[in-house]
Amino acid sequence: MTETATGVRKRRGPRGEYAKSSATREAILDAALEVFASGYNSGSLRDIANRVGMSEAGLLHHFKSKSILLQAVLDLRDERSRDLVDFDDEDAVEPLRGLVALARHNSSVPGVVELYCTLSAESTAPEHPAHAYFQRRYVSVRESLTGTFERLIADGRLLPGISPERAAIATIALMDGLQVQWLLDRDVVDMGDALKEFFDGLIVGGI
Amino acid sequence: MTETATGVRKRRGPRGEYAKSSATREAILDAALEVFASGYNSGSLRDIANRVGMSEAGLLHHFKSKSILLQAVLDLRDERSRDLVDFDDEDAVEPLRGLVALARHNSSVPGVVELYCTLSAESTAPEHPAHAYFQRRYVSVRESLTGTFERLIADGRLLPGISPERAAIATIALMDGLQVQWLLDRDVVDMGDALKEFFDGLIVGGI
DNA sequence: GTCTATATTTTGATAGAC
DNA sequence: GTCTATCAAAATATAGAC
Repeated sequence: MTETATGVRKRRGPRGEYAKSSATREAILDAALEVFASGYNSGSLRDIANRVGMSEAGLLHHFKSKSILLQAVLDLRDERSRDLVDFDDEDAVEPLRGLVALARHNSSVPGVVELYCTLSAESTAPEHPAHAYFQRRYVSVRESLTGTFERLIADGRLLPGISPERAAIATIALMDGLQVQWLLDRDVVDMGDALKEFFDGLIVGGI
Repeated sequence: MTETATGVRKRRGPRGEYAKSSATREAILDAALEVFASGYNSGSLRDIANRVGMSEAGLLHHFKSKSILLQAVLDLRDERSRDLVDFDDEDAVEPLRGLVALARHNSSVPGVVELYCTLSAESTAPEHPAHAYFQRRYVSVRESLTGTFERLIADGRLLPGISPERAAIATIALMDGLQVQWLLDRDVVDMGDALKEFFDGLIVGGI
């Protein structure tokens, strides 16, 4: 069996035996992203199935339940966005530039921003199907970013008196909060500019 | 008729003719706050009615629909939290201290934090019943806070090169984002400390 | 003001034919 | 792999008795 934890059957190749199934799964995942962007609870399988042009039963053949589908959407996003920011670059300022680039990139994919914004808030409820996912995710990002700020201290680039972990927490908080305001009114804030200004106030000589 | 826009009948007095009705309404609003804290869409009138100990029909006698009940919850929270921060104090640093105090106070009422966190994210969707409410709210808070930073500039207290509106946007974003991380793991961050550290890096001599 | 009863929709999920 | 048919549960809301 070639099944992952969330039931994702691996594609055999461009003309492999699972090719059609794989294409359908991708279409479902794309539609699910759009629908779940308004929230997991308010989005329905019917809506997703309609967008793909198939029945609910057909959809459930690929993803056995609604919550499994959500997991798959999040896993796919992780896969696609990994390595957009390189926390291991020799220049410790580079990850910060990467985050600014990520913020700018996000401005071109409002659906993805809405998905993470809505789900991260929704999932603060312990019974939410993405609760554990977001807990893990925040721990992981916080660790990586804390490491970056530790190296910046070693390089004498971080303003004195700032704890690396608190800088990481504040950076993540700023990015998250900017998304809410941006989604409510996209003209009010440029997420990339705002984040860069924050870093420039934190790093000796700016980023 | 003494009805407000959201159908809130005003109490006539401690022994007024609407006394019982008013007490029931408050009980409903308290329960609704708890239930809507997990999201408007995922919360049900049945759940709220059960917590109050009455039927759904009885509940709907006081609030004609689910969305009207949500509006009433938000209106009540506004009423109770107004004047916690005085943006008109003669000392322009005082509002910032007020926001730190607010952040510390919020740590004692996780339900309220969860309500705003979840609903503000959910309501970025244009069809959400609280969409207009949160758009207005963010515009209003941003304006007040921008004014505070303008006065801090006039007083020579804001670090040079920082735009008042951007400082306001970043402050609000930071507060919102801290809430998400705090709700996911309350041990990871002290919202008051984090906000104060941010202000100390922004204001000459600290707050 | 509160209840029971009910209408109406919508939902996630299953069974089984093709 | 996809469909039709169907189920069972849950939701919001209304009507009308008390």
